[in-house]
Amino acid sequence: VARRGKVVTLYDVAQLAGVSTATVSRVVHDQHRVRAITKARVRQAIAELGYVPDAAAQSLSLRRTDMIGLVRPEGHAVHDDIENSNLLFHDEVLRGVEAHLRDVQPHTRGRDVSLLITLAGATHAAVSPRLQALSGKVDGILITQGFVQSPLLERLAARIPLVIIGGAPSQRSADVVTADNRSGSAALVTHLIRDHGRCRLFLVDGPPYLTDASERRLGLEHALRASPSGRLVGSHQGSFYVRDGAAAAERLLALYREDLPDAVVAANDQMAIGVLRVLVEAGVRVPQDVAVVGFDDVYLARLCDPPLTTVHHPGRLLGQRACARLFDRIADPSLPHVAELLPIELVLRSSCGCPPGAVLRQPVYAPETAVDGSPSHDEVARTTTTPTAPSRGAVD
Amino acid sequence: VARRGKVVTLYDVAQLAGVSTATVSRVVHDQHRVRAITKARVRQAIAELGYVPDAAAQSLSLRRTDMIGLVRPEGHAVHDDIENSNLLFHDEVLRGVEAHLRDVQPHTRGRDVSLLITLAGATHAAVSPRLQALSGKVDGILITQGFVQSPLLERLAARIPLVIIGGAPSQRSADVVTADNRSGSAALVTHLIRDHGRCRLFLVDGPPYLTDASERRLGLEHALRASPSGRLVGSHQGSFYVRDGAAAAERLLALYREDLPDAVVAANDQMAIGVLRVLVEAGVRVPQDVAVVGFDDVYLARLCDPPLTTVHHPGRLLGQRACARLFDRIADPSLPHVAELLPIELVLRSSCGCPPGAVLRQPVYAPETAVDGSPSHDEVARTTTTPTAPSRGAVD
DNA sequence: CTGTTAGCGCCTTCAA
DNA sequence: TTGAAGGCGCTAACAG
Repeated sequence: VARRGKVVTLYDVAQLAGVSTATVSRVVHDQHRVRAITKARVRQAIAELGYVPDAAAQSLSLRRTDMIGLVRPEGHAVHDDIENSNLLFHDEVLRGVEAHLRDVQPHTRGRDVSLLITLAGATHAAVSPRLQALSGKVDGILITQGFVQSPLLERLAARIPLVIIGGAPSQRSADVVTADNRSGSAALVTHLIRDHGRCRLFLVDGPPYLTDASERRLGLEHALRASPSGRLVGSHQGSFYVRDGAAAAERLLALYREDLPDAVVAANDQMAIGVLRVLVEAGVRVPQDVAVVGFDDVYLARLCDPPLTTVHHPGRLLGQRACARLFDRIADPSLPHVAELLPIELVLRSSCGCPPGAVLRQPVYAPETAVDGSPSHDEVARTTTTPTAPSRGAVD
Repeated sequence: VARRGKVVTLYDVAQLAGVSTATVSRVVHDQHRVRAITKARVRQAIAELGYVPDAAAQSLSLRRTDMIGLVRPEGHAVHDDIENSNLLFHDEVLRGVEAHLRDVQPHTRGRDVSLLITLAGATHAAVSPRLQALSGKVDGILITQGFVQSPLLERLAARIPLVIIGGAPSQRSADVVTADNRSGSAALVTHLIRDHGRCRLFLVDGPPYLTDASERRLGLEHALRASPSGRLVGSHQGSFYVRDGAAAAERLLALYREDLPDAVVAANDQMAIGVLRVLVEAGVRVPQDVAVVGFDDVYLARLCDPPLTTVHHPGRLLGQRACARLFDRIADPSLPHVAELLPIELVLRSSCGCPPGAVLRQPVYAPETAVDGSPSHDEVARTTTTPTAPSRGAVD
């Protein structure tokens, strides 16, 4: 990476137009205290020279970069696993951030904010310096929970506006925007038990270090406590991949061959799909013999056979809201940290036992299905989000 | 967006360590002319203060930003059209760029390059200033052909390293990295005619302003010229959406009800899928009555019924190669502009008449299937790309 | 309305 | 091996 050559500066423009640099600067920023004739002359000079302001110099002077950073995981290039599990989620988040940026552009009078994407390294040793460096480049940071240690995030959040997407709602040292995984999971399990009488459940759990996974498990446990007829007959720990679901199903068949549980609850759709495949291959009928449900509502969920009942995880909306909150915090860093819980939606297709063909999308509003009993959960401010019109449309 | 507060600077570190700022700078950049003991003291001070260099100041001084810009289209939030047509393509390109960045990171000794994402506005009036501004922020720009006027790109390319992804290989005023759409299309059509005896073709064309679309049409025309038995019985102009394919199929049925063509060649998979749906609903058997082929190899293509024969459009690889070339050009801006044509792969599933179940992936190397006759095409340097190992794997 | 000027934080040549 | 000092391009008081 070599240095850029000499470029046109404010001085060049000022000289050509026969004014001072201050005046040029004023024209560039469309300030009013400039005579029309002067302005025209400067504009002319700018056009003639093809002048473009140097962003670095502007940032240095303004102490503001007009950039926000988005940290993405490095792709593993695992291509055999339904388009890479959570990569799709990050693409959705990115879309949401972009959507917010787009919606906000018209009101920023040319001060467009752009997005600086940084790849989080695979190892902790690699990610820490990279995030440090990032904090020197941007006005604020958006980061998805799960691949960066929490203490590091706290340190960062102390020095720069930072919003965590999808973390634990109990996180108090930074802003959090997350989906209400717990309520969604509870609602789904309750649906299985109450509406379908599926009481003996098998859980395909997610990785313990991912808050989304543990929240979903907590939701299930809550629903179980609330419906005494329901109980967990077993579980399998996976890592959100299809193969984990397949492994879980194989273990399930080995252990309970003659006495299958009523339903398998997977912590995400990919694993549910793995379960589905193995079960179907083994001649088990879904949902007649055993129901299977997932979480996330990835695109493939609707194309499964049978179509997968799941919970919609609003990646795009998360991106939008997180971005909005980040701007708020940048505007006023003294704001108290809050957690924003986005409502979640049950997507009832037929793998749970609902009639095939009919798809029911049933919103789960956080306040209505609030899960109590967990201190860390009670502390958070449950924000019932009112998404902007375009965002809402984009998520449907 | 407010100003950042006072932060720790080089001076603070220098003062605490009892050295000059020059020395601190040397330590930060790990230069050798510093006594070990001094270095240690400075490091200590840096850690104590939590010093992070200000990227803007560095850029200003170094005249280099260590950022490259990627221009993405603003999402239309059209959600009813198979995950938004070409958005997926741009996600793939982004992945490719990220992959290259990741592969390159280990060799940059901490000078990581990051990615600045800019949304191209919908109107030309909006995009031009935004690209101008972008050029003041980054060391180089990556842009996908199709949503920005060519003259604007030429002007930009004259002032900053710029690589166009997916444009016309004949573009001479900037670097171009593009897939060999023409050869791919020719190979596919030739396959229909020679291997399946499908001679009477109906074309569902793409938008005229998109080079990809016109290249594909040219490939078809070339194949037709080379195989006298083949001919075009009609065509329909679409815009790459599923609904365009559906409309085309309806017109097809209306016009040729009793005398269907042998095959429908769609300029992309989305339109092919639209064709497929309408045809199947109308009771037309595919591929028995009429074959249908697409282009791009989107994820859904393999899930169609029948699975869609298509041509793999290597979005990820395009991103990787474009990024690699951009770095080359940044390193040496005096390089001559070249066009790099990436080979393309036929993906023979069953909608063309190939036996169901078997999927044949057949590489189409540019030099072997070179399409002549078009001056603009002959001029380009056909680069037979040798992708890096990880990239290749990522695309399979 | 317009010009002068002093930084913004860092890098680097030139001396010491 | 280290320090002093000028400059990167732009902005924003403060004068005029």
